[in-house]
Amino acid sequence: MSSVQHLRNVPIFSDLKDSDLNIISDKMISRSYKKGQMILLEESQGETFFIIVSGAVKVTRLSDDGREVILAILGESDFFGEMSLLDGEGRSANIVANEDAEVLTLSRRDFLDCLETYPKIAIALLEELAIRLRKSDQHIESLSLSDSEHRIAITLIRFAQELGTIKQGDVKISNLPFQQDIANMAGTSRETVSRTLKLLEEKDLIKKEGKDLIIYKFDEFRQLFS
Amino acid sequence: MSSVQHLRNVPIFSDLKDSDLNIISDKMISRSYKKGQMILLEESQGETFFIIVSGAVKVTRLSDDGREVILAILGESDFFGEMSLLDGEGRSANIVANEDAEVLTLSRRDFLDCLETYPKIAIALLEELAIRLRKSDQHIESLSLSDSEHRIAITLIRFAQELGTIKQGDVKISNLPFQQDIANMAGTSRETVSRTLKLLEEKDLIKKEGKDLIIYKFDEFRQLFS
DNA sequence: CAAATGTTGTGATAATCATCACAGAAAGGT
DNA sequence: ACCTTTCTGTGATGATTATCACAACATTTG
Repeated sequence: MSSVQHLRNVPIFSDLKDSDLNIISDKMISRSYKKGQMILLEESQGETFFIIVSGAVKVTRLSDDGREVILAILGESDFFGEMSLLDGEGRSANIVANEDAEVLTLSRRDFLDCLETYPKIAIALLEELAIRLRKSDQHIESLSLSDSEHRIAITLIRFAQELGTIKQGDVKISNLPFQQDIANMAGTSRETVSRTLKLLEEKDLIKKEGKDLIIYKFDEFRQLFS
Repeated sequence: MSSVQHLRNVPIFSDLKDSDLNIISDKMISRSYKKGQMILLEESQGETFFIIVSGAVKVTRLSDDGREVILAILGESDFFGEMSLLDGEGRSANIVANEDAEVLTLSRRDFLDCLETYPKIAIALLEELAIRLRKSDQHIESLSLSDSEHRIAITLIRFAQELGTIKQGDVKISNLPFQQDIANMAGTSRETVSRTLKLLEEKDLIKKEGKDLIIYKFDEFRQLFS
Protein backbone atom coordinates (compact mmCIF):
# COMPACT_ATOMS: atom_id res chain seq x y z
CA MET A 1 0.00 0.00 0.00
CA SER A 2 1.34 3.40 -0.93
CA SER A 3 2.15 6.02 1.60
CA VAL A 4 -0.80 8.11 0.41
CA GLN A 5 -3.13 5.17 0.93
CA HIS A 6 -1.97 4.95 4.53
CA LEU A 7 -2.59 8.62 5.13
CA ARG A 8 -6.09 8.28 3.77
CA ASN A 9 -6.86 5.85 6.60
CA VAL A 10 -5.75 8.29 9.25
CA PRO A 11 -8.79 10.15 10.54
CA ILE A 12 -7.13 13.55 10.66
CA PHE A 13 -6.13 13.38 7.00
CA SER A 14 -9.16 11.65 5.58
CA ASP A 15 -10.87 14.87 4.48
CA LEU A 16 -8.08 16.01 2.21
CA LYS A 17 -7.90 15.91 -1.57
CA ASP A 18 -5.48 13.46 -3.14
CA SER A 19 -3.32 16.28 -4.42
CA ASP A 20 -2.91 17.68 -0.92
CA LEU A 21 -2.26 14.27 0.54
CA ASN A 22 0.50 13.81 -2.00
CA ILE A 23 2.16 17.01 -0.93
CA ILE A 24 2.13 15.93 2.70
CA SER A 25 3.11 12.41 1.91
CA ASP A 26 6.22 13.66 0.11
CA LYS A 27 7.40 15.34 3.28
CA MET A 28 7.10 12.22 5.35
CA ILE A 29 9.92 9.85 6.08
CA SER A 30 9.39 6.18 6.72
CA ARG A 31 11.10 4.38 9.58
CA SER A 32 10.89 1.00 11.20
CA TYR A 33 11.44 -0.24 14.71
CA LYS A 34 11.97 -3.69 16.16
CA LYS A 35 9.77 -4.97 18.94
CA GLY A 36 10.88 -3.56 22.27
CA GLN A 37 12.79 -0.70 20.71
CA MET A 38 12.37 2.74 22.25
CA ILE A 39 10.89 5.20 19.77
CA LEU A 40 10.58 8.30 21.89
CA LEU A 41 12.06 9.01 25.28
CA GLU A 42 10.39 10.94 28.05
CA GLU A 43 12.18 14.20 28.85
CA SER A 44 13.63 14.55 25.39
CA GLN A 45 12.53 17.34 23.10
CA GLY A 46 9.57 16.41 20.95
CA GLU A 47 10.29 17.36 17.38
CA THR A 48 8.46 14.81 15.32
CA PHE A 49 4.97 13.68 14.49
CA PHE A 50 4.45 9.95 13.91
CA ILE A 51 1.84 7.89 12.12
CA ILE A 52 1.77 4.14 12.56
CA VAL A 53 1.67 2.26 9.28
CA SER A 54 1.88 -1.21 10.77
CA GLY A 55 2.56 -2.79 14.14
CA ALA A 56 1.76 -1.35 17.53
CA VAL A 57 3.38 0.86 20.15
CA LYS A 58 2.75 1.47 23.80
CA VAL A 59 2.63 4.86 25.43
CA THR A 60 4.09 4.68 28.91
CA ARG A 61 5.29 6.65 31.87
CA LEU A 62 7.92 5.36 34.22
CA SER A 63 8.16 6.05 37.92
CA ASP A 64 11.45 6.69 39.66
CA ASP A 65 11.60 3.14 40.93
CA GLY A 66 11.10 1.76 37.44
CA ARG A 67 7.47 0.76 37.50
CA GLU A 68 5.65 1.34 34.26
CA VAL A 69 2.22 2.82 33.66
CA ILE A 70 0.76 2.12 30.24
CA LEU A 71 -1.40 5.01 29.12
CA ALA A 72 -2.44 3.52 25.81
CA ILE A 73 -1.58 0.99 23.17
CA LEU A 74 -1.74 2.41 19.67
CA GLY A 75 -2.02 0.50 16.41
CA GLU A 76 -2.30 0.97 12.68
CA SER A 77 -3.41 4.44 11.57
CA ASP A 78 -3.02 5.87 15.05
CA PHE A 79 -0.62 8.75 15.51
CA PHE A 80 1.46 10.19 18.32
CA GLY A 81 4.06 12.84 19.09
CA GLU A 82 1.65 15.71 18.52
CA MET A 83 1.41 16.77 22.12
CA SER A 84 4.79 18.32 22.60
CA LEU A 85 4.63 19.81 19.12
CA LEU A 86 1.46 21.58 20.13
CA ASP A 87 2.26 22.94 23.55
CA GLY A 88 6.01 23.17 23.26
CA GLU A 89 6.63 21.27 26.48
CA GLY A 90 9.03 18.37 26.57
CA ARG A 91 7.76 14.89 26.00
CA SER A 92 5.53 13.57 28.72
CA ALA A 93 5.61 9.91 27.88
CA ASN A 94 7.77 7.20 26.39
CA ILE A 95 6.86 5.34 23.25
CA VAL A 96 8.07 1.78 22.80
CA ALA A 97 7.45 -0.54 19.88
CA ASN A 98 5.17 -3.24 21.24
CA GLU A 99 5.56 -5.24 18.04
CA ASP A 100 7.75 -4.61 15.03
CA ALA A 101 6.44 -1.32 13.74
CA GLU A 102 6.64 0.82 10.67
CA VAL A 103 5.89 4.52 10.92
CA LEU A 104 5.78 7.67 8.85
CA THR A 105 7.22 10.80 10.40
CA LEU A 106 6.73 14.49 9.80
CA SER A 107 8.98 17.21 11.12
CA ARG A 108 7.78 19.81 13.59
CA ARG A 109 7.84 22.54 10.98
CA ASP A 110 6.00 20.55 8.34
CA PHE A 111 3.41 19.46 10.88
CA LEU A 112 2.71 22.97 12.09
CA ASP A 113 2.64 24.24 8.49
CA CYS A 114 0.07 21.59 7.76
CA LEU A 115 -2.15 22.88 10.52
CA GLU A 116 -1.92 26.42 9.20
CA THR A 117 -2.47 25.46 5.59
CA TYR A 118 -5.29 23.00 6.13
CA PRO A 119 -7.60 24.17 8.89
CA LYS A 120 -9.54 20.97 8.38
CA ILE A 121 -6.63 19.04 9.76
CA ALA A 122 -6.58 21.23 12.83
CA ILE A 123 -10.26 20.64 13.40
CA ALA A 124 -9.98 16.91 12.82
CA LEU A 125 -7.09 16.86 15.25
CA LEU A 126 -9.19 18.68 17.81
CA GLU A 127 -11.78 15.95 17.46
CA GLU A 128 -9.20 13.29 18.00
CA LEU A 129 -7.77 14.98 21.07
CA ALA A 130 -11.28 15.38 22.45
CA ILE A 131 -11.78 11.64 22.03
CA ARG A 132 -8.51 10.91 23.78
CA LEU A 133 -9.36 13.24 26.62
CA ARG A 134 -12.65 11.44 27.01
CA LYS A 135 -10.86 8.12 27.22
CA SER A 136 -8.45 9.53 29.77
CA ASP A 137 -11.36 10.69 31.86
CA GLN A 138 -12.86 7.23 31.81
CA HIS A 139 -9.51 5.77 32.70
CA ILE A 140 -9.22 8.13 35.67
CA GLU A 141 -12.71 7.27 36.80
CA SER A 142 -12.03 3.58 36.67
CA LEU A 143 -8.76 3.90 38.56
CA SER A 144 -10.45 6.07 41.18
CA LEU A 145 -13.39 4.00 42.13
CA SER A 146 -13.26 0.47 40.92
CA ASP A 147 -11.79 -2.59 42.56
CA SER A 148 -9.21 -4.59 40.68
CA GLU A 149 -11.74 -6.92 39.06
CA HIS A 150 -13.57 -3.96 37.52
CA ARG A 151 -10.39 -2.22 36.47
CA ILE A 152 -9.13 -5.32 34.74
CA ALA A 153 -12.49 -5.92 33.05
CA ILE A 154 -12.50 -2.33 31.84
CA THR A 155 -9.00 -2.79 30.48
CA LEU A 156 -10.19 -5.84 28.57
CA ILE A 157 -13.05 -3.76 27.19
CA ARG A 158 -10.56 -1.16 26.02
CA PHE A 159 -8.59 -3.83 24.18
CA ALA A 160 -11.75 -5.27 22.71
CA GLN A 161 -12.72 -1.88 21.34
CA GLU A 162 -9.30 -1.31 19.81
CA LEU A 163 -8.31 -4.75 18.61
CA GLY A 164 -11.37 -6.96 18.88
CA THR A 165 -13.45 -8.69 16.23
CA ILE A 166 -17.12 -9.34 16.90
CA LYS A 167 -18.75 -12.70 16.18
CA GLN A 168 -22.34 -13.27 17.25
CA GLY A 169 -22.21 -10.89 20.16
CA ASP A 170 -18.92 -12.29 21.44
CA VAL A 171 -15.68 -10.40 20.96
CA LYS A 172 -12.40 -12.07 20.24
CA ILE A 173 -9.21 -10.29 21.14
CA SER A 174 -6.39 -11.79 19.14
CA ASN A 175 -2.97 -11.61 20.64
CA LEU A 176 -3.95 -10.41 24.06
CA PRO A 177 -1.11 -8.42 25.62
CA PHE A 178 0.90 -9.97 28.42
CA GLN A 179 -0.56 -9.98 31.92
CA GLN A 180 2.14 -7.56 33.02
CA ASP A 181 0.99 -5.03 30.43
CA ILE A 182 -2.63 -5.48 31.38
CA ALA A 183 -1.62 -4.92 34.99
CA ASN A 184 0.26 -1.76 34.06
CA MET A 185 -2.80 -0.41 32.33
CA ALA A 186 -5.23 -1.43 35.04
CA GLY A 187 -3.06 -0.12 37.84
CA THR A 188 -2.75 -3.45 39.58
CA SER A 189 -0.28 -6.29 39.92
CA ARG A 190 0.49 -9.05 37.47
CA GLU A 191 -0.57 -11.72 39.93
CA THR A 192 -3.92 -10.07 40.44
CA VAL A 193 -4.46 -10.07 36.70
CA SER A 194 -3.74 -13.78 36.57
CA ARG A 195 -6.14 -14.52 39.40
CA THR A 196 -8.84 -12.23 38.04
CA LEU A 197 -8.75 -13.68 34.54
CA LYS A 198 -9.24 -17.08 36.09
CA LEU A 199 -12.13 -15.75 38.14
CA LEU A 200 -13.81 -14.21 35.11
CA GLU A 201 -13.37 -17.47 33.24
CA GLU A 202 -14.96 -19.40 36.12
CA LYS A 203 -17.90 -17.02 35.92
CA ASP A 204 -18.16 -17.89 32.20
CA LEU A 205 -17.70 -14.28 31.20
CA ILE A 206 -14.52 -14.83 29.22
CA LYS A 207 -12.51 -17.67 27.77
CA LYS A 208 -8.79 -17.94 27.19
CA GLU A 209 -7.74 -19.68 24.00
CA GLY A 210 -4.01 -19.69 23.65
CA LYS A 211 -2.96 -16.15 22.81
CA ASP A 212 -6.52 -15.08 22.23
CA LEU A 213 -9.25 -14.14 24.61
CA ILE A 214 -12.99 -14.23 24.00
CA ILE A 215 -15.39 -12.03 25.89
CA TYR A 216 -18.82 -13.63 25.87
CA LYS A 217 -21.82 -11.40 25.22
CA PHE A 218 -19.78 -8.27 24.97
CA ASP A 219 -22.69 -5.89 25.53
CA GLU A 220 -23.70 -7.57 28.76
CA PHE A 221 -20.10 -7.73 29.83
CA ARG A 222 -19.74 -4.02 29.29
CA GLN A 223 -22.96 -3.35 31.14
CA LEU A 224 -21.73 -5.42 34.05
CA PHE A 225 -18.57 -3.40 34.55
CA SER A 226 -19.84 -0.17 32.98
CA MET B 1 -14.68 44.44 33.54
CA SER B 2 -16.22 44.27 30.08
CA SER B 3 -16.95 41.03 28.36
CA VAL B 4 -14.16 41.72 25.86
CA GLN B 5 -11.71 42.21 28.68
CA HIS B 6 -12.59 38.79 30.02
CA LEU B 7 -12.09 37.16 26.66
CA ARG B 8 -8.68 38.73 26.38
CA ASN B 9 -7.64 36.77 29.48
CA VAL B 10 -8.67 33.47 28.00
CA PRO B 11 -5.64 31.82 26.40
CA ILE B 12 -7.43 30.64 23.29
CA PHE B 13 -8.66 34.13 22.44
CA SER B 14 -5.66 36.13 23.49
CA ASP B 15 -4.16 36.31 20.00
CA LEU B 16 -7.16 38.01 18.41
CA LYS B 17 -7.56 41.65 17.42
CA ASP B 18 -9.98 43.75 19.43
CA SER B 19 -12.32 44.00 16.49
CA ASP B 20 -12.57 40.24 16.21
CA LEU B 21 -12.98 39.84 19.94
CA ASN B 22 -15.87 42.25 19.79
CA ILE B 23 -17.61 40.20 17.16
CA ILE B 24 -17.28 37.06 19.24
CA SER B 25 -18.16 38.82 22.43
CA ASP B 26 -21.42 40.01 20.90
CA LYS B 27 -22.48 36.44 20.31
CA MET B 28 -21.90 35.39 23.88
CA ILE B 29 -24.56 35.26 26.52
CA SER B 30 -23.84 35.76 30.19
CA ARG B 31 -25.30 33.48 32.85
CA SER B 32 -24.83 32.96 36.53
CA TYR B 33 -25.09 29.95 38.78
CA LYS B 34 -25.39 29.54 42.53
CA LYS B 35 -22.97 27.38 44.45
CA GLY B 36 -23.92 23.75 44.14
CA GLN B 37 -26.04 24.28 41.06
CA MET B 38 -25.66 21.82 38.19
CA ILE B 39 -24.44 23.53 35.05
CA LEU B 40 -24.13 20.61 32.70
CA LEU B 41 -25.42 17.10 33.11
CA GLU B 42 -23.65 13.97 31.98
CA GLU B 43 -25.53 12.16 29.22
CA SER B 44 -27.22 15.30 27.95
CA GLN B 45 -26.38 16.70 24.54
CA GLY B 46 -23.53 19.17 24.61
CA GLU B 47 -24.51 22.24 22.69
CA THR B 48 -22.72 25.05 24.41
CA PHE B 49 -19.25 26.34 25.04
CA PHE B 50 -18.62 28.03 28.41
CA ILE B 51 -16.04 30.48 29.69
CA ILE B 52 -15.78 31.18 33.40
CA VAL B 53 -15.82 34.87 34.23
CA SER B 54 -15.79 34.47 37.99
CA GLY B 55 -16.18 31.69 40.52
CA ALA B 56 -15.23 28.05 40.09
CA VAL B 57 -16.76 24.83 38.83
CA LYS B 58 -15.92 21.19 39.31
CA VAL B 59 -15.82 18.63 36.54
CA THR B 60 -17.04 15.28 37.82
CA ARG B 61 -18.13 11.83 36.87
CA LEU B 62 -20.55 9.82 38.98
CA SER B 63 -20.55 6.07 39.40
CA ASP B 64 -23.74 4.05 39.52
CA ASP B 65 -23.63 3.89 43.28
CA GLY B 66 -23.32 7.63 43.56
CA ARG B 67 -19.66 8.07 44.30
CA GLU B 68 -18.10 11.09 42.67
CA VAL B 69 -14.78 11.40 40.87
CA ILE B 70 -13.52 14.93 40.46
CA LEU B 71 -11.57 15.27 37.24
CA ALA B 72 -10.71 18.93 37.64
CA ILE B 73 -11.64 22.14 39.31
CA LEU B 74 -11.76 25.08 36.92
CA GLY B 75 -11.63 28.76 37.77
CA GLU B 76 -11.59 32.20 36.22
CA SER B 77 -10.69 32.28 32.50
CA ASP B 78 -10.92 28.53 32.18
CA PHE B 79 -13.39 27.11 29.71
CA PHE B 80 -15.37 23.90 29.28
CA GLY B 81 -18.01 22.26 27.13
CA GLU B 82 -15.78 22.08 24.07
CA MET B 83 -15.34 18.33 24.09
CA SER B 84 -18.77 17.25 22.98
CA LEU B 85 -18.90 20.13 20.51
CA LEU B 86 -15.76 18.80 18.92
CA ASP B 87 -16.39 15.10 18.69
CA GLY B 88 -20.17 15.13 18.62
CA GLU B 89 -20.48 12.60 21.43
CA GLY B 90 -22.73 13.25 24.37
CA ARG B 91 -21.32 14.89 27.45
CA SER B 92 -18.86 12.79 29.35
CA ALA B 93 -18.84 14.65 32.63
CA ASN B 94 -20.97 16.75 34.90
CA ILE B 95 -20.21 20.35 35.69
CA VAL B 96 -21.30 21.77 39.03
CA ALA B 97 -20.78 25.29 40.36
CA ASN B 98 -18.30 24.93 43.19
CA GLU B 99 -18.84 28.54 44.18
CA ASP B 100 -21.24 31.12 42.83
CA ALA B 101 -20.14 31.43 39.24
CA GLU B 102 -20.63 33.73 36.30
CA VAL B 103 -20.01 32.44 32.80
CA LEU B 104 -20.17 33.47 29.17
CA THR B 105 -21.64 31.00 26.72
CA LEU B 106 -21.34 30.50 22.99
CA SER B 107 -23.63 28.32 20.92
CA ARG B 108 -22.38 25.26 19.09
CA ARG B 109 -22.74 26.94 15.73
CA ASP B 110 -20.97 30.13 16.72
CA PHE B 111 -18.19 28.17 18.36
CA LEU B 112 -17.55 26.01 15.31
CA ASP B 113 -17.78 29.06 13.04
CA CYS B 114 -15.15 30.67 15.21
CA LEU B 115 -12.80 27.77 14.64
CA GLU B 116 -13.27 27.97 10.88
CA THR B 117 -12.92 31.72 10.72
CA TYR B 118 -9.96 32.08 13.05
CA PRO B 119 -7.53 29.20 12.59
CA LYS B 120 -5.49 30.73 15.37
CA ILE B 121 -8.21 29.83 17.80
CA ALA B 122 -8.18 26.25 16.63
CA ILE B 123 -4.43 26.07 17.11
CA ALA B 124 -4.59 27.71 20.52
CA LEU B 125 -7.32 25.27 21.47
CA LEU B 126 -5.13 22.39 20.34
CA GLU B 127 -2.45 23.66 22.67
CA GLU B 128 -4.86 23.82 25.54
CA LEU B 129 -6.17 20.31 24.92
CA ALA B 130 -2.61 19.06 24.73
CA ILE B 131 -1.95 20.58 28.13
CA ARG B 132 -5.06 18.97 29.56
CA LEU B 133 -4.14 15.62 28.10
CA ARG B 134 -0.75 15.94 29.73
CA LYS B 135 -2.37 16.64 33.08
CA SER B 136 -4.67 13.67 32.63
CA ASP B 137 -1.69 11.46 31.94
CA GLN B 138 -0.03 12.62 35.13
CA HIS B 139 -3.24 12.03 37.02
CA ILE B 140 -3.45 8.49 35.64
CA GLU B 141 0.14 7.84 36.57
CA SER B 142 -0.36 9.03 40.09
CA LEU B 143 -3.50 6.96 40.56
CA SER B 144 -1.75 3.92 39.16
CA LEU B 145 1.35 3.78 41.19
CA SER B 146 1.29 5.96 44.22
CA ASP B 147 0.08 5.24 47.70
CA SER B 148 -2.51 7.49 49.25
CA GLU B 149 -0.01 9.85 50.83
CA HIS B 150 1.56 10.58 47.45
CA ARG B 151 -1.78 10.87 45.70
CA ILE B 152 -3.00 13.37 48.25
CA ALA B 153 0.23 15.35 48.11
CA ILE B 154 -0.01 15.46 44.32
CA THR B 155 -3.57 16.68 44.60
CA LEU B 156 -2.40 19.47 46.88
CA ILE B 157 0.24 20.35 44.32
CA ARG B 158 -2.44 20.56 41.66
CA PHE B 159 -4.40 22.96 43.81
CA ALA B 160 -1.33 25.00 44.57
CA GLN B 161 -0.61 25.38 40.86
CA GLU B 162 -4.15 26.46 40.09
CA LEU B 163 -5.09 28.54 43.09
CA GLY B 164 -1.93 29.12 45.10
CA THR B 165 0.00 32.29 45.85
CA ILE B 166 3.73 32.08 46.43
CA LYS B 167 5.44 33.81 49.34
CA GLN B 168 9.13 33.19 49.98
CA GLY B 169 9.13 29.74 48.53
CA ASP B 170 6.02 28.69 50.44
CA VAL B 171 2.67 28.40 48.70
CA LYS B 172 -0.58 29.38 50.32
CA ILE B 173 -3.78 27.80 49.07
CA SER B 174 -6.67 29.98 50.12
CA ASN B 175 -9.96 28.29 50.60
CA LEU B 176 -8.77 24.73 50.37
CA PRO B 177 -11.57 22.50 49.10
CA PHE B 178 -13.27 20.13 51.53
CA GLN B 179 -11.54 16.91 52.44
CA GLN B 180 -14.25 15.00 50.64
CA ASP B 181 -13.42 16.79 47.40
CA ILE B 182 -9.72 16.24 47.85
CA ALA B 183 -10.50 12.56 48.43
CA ASN B 184 -12.57 12.42 45.26
CA MET B 185 -9.72 13.85 43.26
CA ALA B 186 -7.05 11.71 44.85
CA GLY B 187 -9.06 8.53 44.55
CA THR B 188 -9.08 7.82 48.25
CA SER B 189 -11.40 8.19 51.24
CA ARG B 190 -12.25 11.28 53.21
CA GLU B 191 -10.85 9.76 56.41
CA THR B 192 -7.55 8.99 54.76
CA VAL B 193 -7.28 12.61 53.65
CA SER B 194 -7.84 13.75 57.22
CA ARG B 195 -5.21 11.41 58.58
CA THR B 196 -2.72 12.20 55.82
CA LEU B 197 -3.02 15.96 56.19
CA LYS B 198 -2.25 15.51 59.87
CA LEU B 199 0.71 13.34 58.99
CA LEU B 200 2.09 15.90 56.53
CA GLU B 201 1.64 18.60 59.14
CA GLU B 202 3.54 16.52 61.71
CA LYS B 203 6.35 16.20 59.18
CA ASP B 204 6.35 20.02 58.94
CA LEU B 205 5.67 19.90 55.24
CA ILE B 206 2.37 21.75 55.39
CA LYS B 207 0.37 23.85 57.82
CA LYS B 208 -3.37 24.25 58.15
CA GLU B 209 -4.58 27.75 58.99
CA GLY B 210 -8.33 27.81 59.14
CA LYS B 211 -9.61 27.54 55.59
CA ASP B 212 -6.15 27.99 54.14
CA LEU B 213 -3.27 25.64 53.76
CA ILE B 214 0.39 26.46 53.42
CA ILE B 215 2.84 24.17 51.70
CA TYR B 216 6.32 24.85 52.98
CA LYS B 217 9.18 25.01 50.49
CA PHE B 218 6.97 24.22 47.56
CA ASP B 219 9.81 23.16 45.24
CA GLU B 220 11.14 20.64 47.72
CA PHE B 221 7.64 19.42 48.42
CA ARG B 222 7.08 18.84 44.73
CA GLN B 223 10.40 17.09 44.40
CA LEU B 224 9.51 14.84 47.32
CA PHE B 225 6.35 13.55 45.70
CA SER B 226 7.50 14.09 42.10
C1' DC C 1 -28.99 32.20 69.70
C1' DA C 2 -30.44 27.69 69.15
C1' DA C 3 -31.13 24.08 66.13
C1' DA C 4 -29.85 21.86 62.22
C1' DT C 5 -26.73 20.72 58.99
C1' DG C 6 -22.20 20.05 57.22
C1' DT C 7 -17.33 19.11 58.08
C1' DT C 8 -13.41 17.10 60.44
C1' DG C 9 -10.72 13.91 63.70
C1' DT C 10 -9.85 9.40 65.26
C1' DG C 11 -10.28 4.57 66.91
C1' DA C 12 -11.38 -0.26 65.70
C1' DT C 13 -12.05 -3.71 62.29
C1' DA C 14 -12.06 -6.11 58.07
C1' DA C 15 -11.24 -6.46 53.10
C1' DT C 16 -8.50 -5.93 49.34
C1' DC C 17 -4.49 -6.45 47.18
C1' DA C 18 0.69 -6.06 46.70
C1' DT C 19 4.54 -8.66 47.45
C1' DC C 20 7.43 -12.68 47.92
C1' DA C 21 8.42 -17.18 46.55
C1' DC C 22 8.60 -20.74 43.51
C1' DA C 23 6.87 -24.27 40.09
C1' DG C 24 5.24 -25.17 35.67
C1' DA C 25 4.39 -23.72 30.77
C1' DA C 26 5.47 -21.44 26.65
C1' DA C 27 8.34 -19.12 23.43
C1' DG C 28 12.71 -17.96 21.38
C1' DG C 29 17.43 -18.73 20.13
C1' DT C 30 21.33 -21.62 18.48
C1' DA D 1 16.20 -30.68 20.49
C1' DC D 2 18.10 -28.31 24.24
C1' DC D 3 18.92 -24.49 26.88
C1' DT D 4 17.48 -19.87 28.23
C1' DT D 5 14.40 -16.54 28.92
C1' DT D 6 9.95 -14.96 29.43
C1' DC D 7 5.42 -15.63 30.91
C1' DT D 8 1.78 -17.62 33.88
C1' DG D 9 -0.46 -19.89 38.07
C1' DT D 10 -0.94 -20.10 42.89
C1' DG D 11 -0.14 -20.26 47.96
C1' DA D 12 1.14 -17.58 52.12
C1' DT D 13 1.72 -13.30 54.39
C1' DG D 14 1.49 -8.57 55.67
C1' DA D 15 0.52 -3.67 54.57
C1' DT D 16 -2.47 -0.40 53.15
C1' DT D 17 -6.54 1.61 53.27
C1' DA D 18 -11.77 1.46 53.05
C1' DT D 19 -15.42 1.35 56.00
C1' DC D 20 -18.12 1.93 60.17
C1' DA D 21 -19.03 4.48 64.14
C1' DC D 22 -19.24 8.43 66.69
C1' DA D 23 -17.58 12.76 68.96
C1' DA D 24 -16.08 17.42 68.33
C1' DC D 25 -16.17 21.38 65.84
C1' DA D 26 -17.88 24.81 62.35
C1' DT D 27 -21.17 26.97 59.57
C1' DT D 28 -25.65 28.13 58.07
C1' DT D 29 -30.51 29.09 58.82
C1' DG D 30 -34.68 30.04 60.86
